[in-house]
Amino acid sequence: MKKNDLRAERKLQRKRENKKFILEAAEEVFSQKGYSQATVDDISDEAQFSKATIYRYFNSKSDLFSEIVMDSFLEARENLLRISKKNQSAAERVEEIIHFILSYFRSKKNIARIFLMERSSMKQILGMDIDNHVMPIDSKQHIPDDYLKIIKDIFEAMCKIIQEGIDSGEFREVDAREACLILGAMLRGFNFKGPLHEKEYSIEQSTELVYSFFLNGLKKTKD
Amino acid sequence: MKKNDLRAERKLQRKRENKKFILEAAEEVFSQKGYSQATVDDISDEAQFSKATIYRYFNSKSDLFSEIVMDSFLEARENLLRISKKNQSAAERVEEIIHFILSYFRSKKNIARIFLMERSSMKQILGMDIDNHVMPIDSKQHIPDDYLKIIKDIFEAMCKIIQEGIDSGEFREVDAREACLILGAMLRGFNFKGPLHEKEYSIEQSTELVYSFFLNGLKKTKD
Amino acid sequence: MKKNDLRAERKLQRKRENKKFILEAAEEVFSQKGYSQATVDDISDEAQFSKATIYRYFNSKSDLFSEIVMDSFLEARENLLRISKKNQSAAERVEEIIHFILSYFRSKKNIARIFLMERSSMKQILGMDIDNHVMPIDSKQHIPDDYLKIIKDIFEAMCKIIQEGIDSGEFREVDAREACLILGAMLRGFNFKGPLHEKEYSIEQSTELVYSFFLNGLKKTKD
Amino acid sequence: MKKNDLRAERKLQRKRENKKFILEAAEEVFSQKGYSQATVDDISDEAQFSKATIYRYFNSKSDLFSEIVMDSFLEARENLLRISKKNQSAAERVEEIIHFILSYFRSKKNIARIFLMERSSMKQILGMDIDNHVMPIDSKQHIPDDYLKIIKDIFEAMCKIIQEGIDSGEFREVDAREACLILGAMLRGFNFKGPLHEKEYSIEQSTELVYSFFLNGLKKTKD
DNA sequence: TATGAATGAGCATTCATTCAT
DNA sequence: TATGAATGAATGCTCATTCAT
Repeated sequence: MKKNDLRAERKLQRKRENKKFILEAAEEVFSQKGYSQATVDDISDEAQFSKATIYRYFNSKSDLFSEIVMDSFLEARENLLRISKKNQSAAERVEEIIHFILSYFRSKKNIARIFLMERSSMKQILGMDIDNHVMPIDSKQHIPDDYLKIIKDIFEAMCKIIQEGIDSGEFREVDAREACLILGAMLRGFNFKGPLHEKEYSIEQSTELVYSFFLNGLKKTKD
Repeated sequence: MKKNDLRAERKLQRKRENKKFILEAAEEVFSQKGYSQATVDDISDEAQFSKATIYRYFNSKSDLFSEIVMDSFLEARENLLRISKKNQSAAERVEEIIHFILSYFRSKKNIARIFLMERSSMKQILGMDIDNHVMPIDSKQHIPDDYLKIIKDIFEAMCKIIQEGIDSGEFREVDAREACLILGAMLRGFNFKGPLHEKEYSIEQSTELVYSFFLNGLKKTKD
Repeated sequence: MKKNDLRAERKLQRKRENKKFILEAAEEVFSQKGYSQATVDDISDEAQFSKATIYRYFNSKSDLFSEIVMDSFLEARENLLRISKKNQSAAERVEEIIHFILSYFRSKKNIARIFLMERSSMKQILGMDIDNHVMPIDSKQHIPDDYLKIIKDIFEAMCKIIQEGIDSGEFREVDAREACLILGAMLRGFNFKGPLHEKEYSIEQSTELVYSFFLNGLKKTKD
Repeated sequence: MKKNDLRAERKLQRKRENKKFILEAAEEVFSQKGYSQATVDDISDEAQFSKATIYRYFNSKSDLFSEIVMDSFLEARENLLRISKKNQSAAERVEEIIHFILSYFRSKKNIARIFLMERSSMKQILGMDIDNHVMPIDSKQHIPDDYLKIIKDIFEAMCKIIQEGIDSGEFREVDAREACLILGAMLRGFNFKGPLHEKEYSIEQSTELVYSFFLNGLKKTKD
């Protein structure tokens, strides 16, 4: 019956909304407290749902976090792929990528940090050993492959741009993967800056700064 | 009496050794599990001392971690200041710094990572708000100032080298602090590399890579 | 809806019952072991609830104890005030008060004893320094004032009766407060009787005994 | 050999002194913190002896406390017996006893309170169940009999005085044991006065107060 | 003998997760 | 479906007591 269809549809819609709401609340909490320190109570407070309800939508705290990270990664990949396909010079696209990643990091606040840093939790959560390339011990989770795929996609997209820049003569002849590694490092590191920053940089200033150094380096060039 | 002196000396020596042993065990555990996930039981297992004994040497889990971090920072500062005073070209010293930091990060494994990343725990532990430049609320701890001092010292030492390079014409005219920020970011980011690294780089290769990009940048220079 | 109201009501009722049940279990345990020696595990065993559940109902062991004491005090005050307002001779009311307090002490077993005696624990728990009239150091707790208020109320009510007895010529002209102090002492002391009592007195016998001595004293009066 | 005798004597003397010193320190600590809350560390700090040394002189924390209590009791008995044998009127001796006990309680501060009040600890310590006349479960300790003997001696001495007073016509014809019970209660209770005491009484004032009420009672006597 | 060091057993409290309605 | 209630398994920390010198 149509009626039932509609009702079901509405229900599903509602469900999706609730889930999204919980995810956002959780993201906020994880951002502020980190994975270990965040409690499901915190999240249920923030989401204004009971703890039991949280567990109706997600199997576990780690699943919840996992999904947040996965969403972030997916969104990041989408954007990065879009940028990489733009009809612009390699340098322009690199600049845009820097801008995107910096603003993305900033909006996702600590999620990326948590993902990259709370290694031991991540190992448990994702069943992956980030450091040691070790695959999951208990096979319940097939997640890590998904993650790795996304990360690889992102990495490849960036490599491709740089390679194109090299091919077109914009960039000097370097190993594209290494350049990409360096750019990734700069961005990660720039985002996770330590406790010392007298001056706060806007996204634009940060982009300019990273871009400038990544392209030109520090050394004086004879001209 | 000589005899007593010797005995006392031996005892003191033993104490120092035990403390160091515990610190090393704790460093290992924290490295593997992060601060929050590491339990004092883990540490006591690793150190082969009872939990109560751990508490004879350290007042709390956070004190223990705090001391590890502080030791690391002190050691790092010492080395960095030594390097910065060497009678070499700025570029050479930059290279040496890169080499030192990369190998230091590697040896200290995740400690630096934990310090930089488990923000919320660190806030509690050190009484400092890393993100917001906020000074400690309760003055019981005078630690954060010590930490900031060390970090500042390190930063200044690196700035000075770069400024000298600029003054001597080795480097192009950039804001030394910004360059330093970028170098710091590269190193941090390079160390905290994500889950994707087909190729493992040796310290030497890593140094070469970071050094090369930091000095030369990516862009092709006309000549 | 009626249905929901009923359900909510039942839930609330249940909650109250559970809380009361825990309080009773705790009272039993504290009575037997004293505050320091009683563990939350003991209480949870006695109450047949898990320890975590105990903590759902009470924030801490000290809160739990605190509530027991407060309840006792409130109940005592209520009864004493009621008695003091009765339309009877002062002597009759004194007798009734003695009876009430003795039976109350007996029913509350050691709670009063614990409150009066485990000073150092009480100081921490209630934030009050019983011995030195010192008010709480950290203002988080406003409890002690409540306690003192109740104790004062009780004391005043007793004083009033005695004063009335003096005014009416029933009692000899003494300082009412001092008489009250003595009566309080007798009751406390009689309850906290030492390890020597060949003969166990019933409440009625005890009342008679205390009453008789408090009113008549030991000395032979010439007649 | 004489020389050895002297040395041994000196040693013994020293031992006695140390023991006494520890006992005093412990008394101080127990007085301030109660039995449960006092730690052996506290005592060793106060006594300026290492914890291990404390354990050379006493088998356990409870032994230590036990000995303090026993000493107090012995001293009390000695004094009370002495007073009871004095060649004075019963009333005079009662007054002296009141004075002695009040000042004794005050000097022993909380020890008596602890003994009387931290029942559960006492049960464990002395192997006696004060409330229920139950004899020790584990027979390791034969202490309770000693205690009971002393308490009984004290009680009997007091009874005897009162009986003498009755026989001589000083006191009215009451059950001497009951009168003694009441006096004991007044003294205990007066010492363990609650948190309400606007006015602090000197030993002399207290004695006068207790004496007056114990002998005369509250009721107006016709004359 | 005196003591610094070591520890097993415990304790209050927390939290992810499950259950019953 | 949504949730308040319940809990087992930790976890950081303490302390009476023992050990080794």
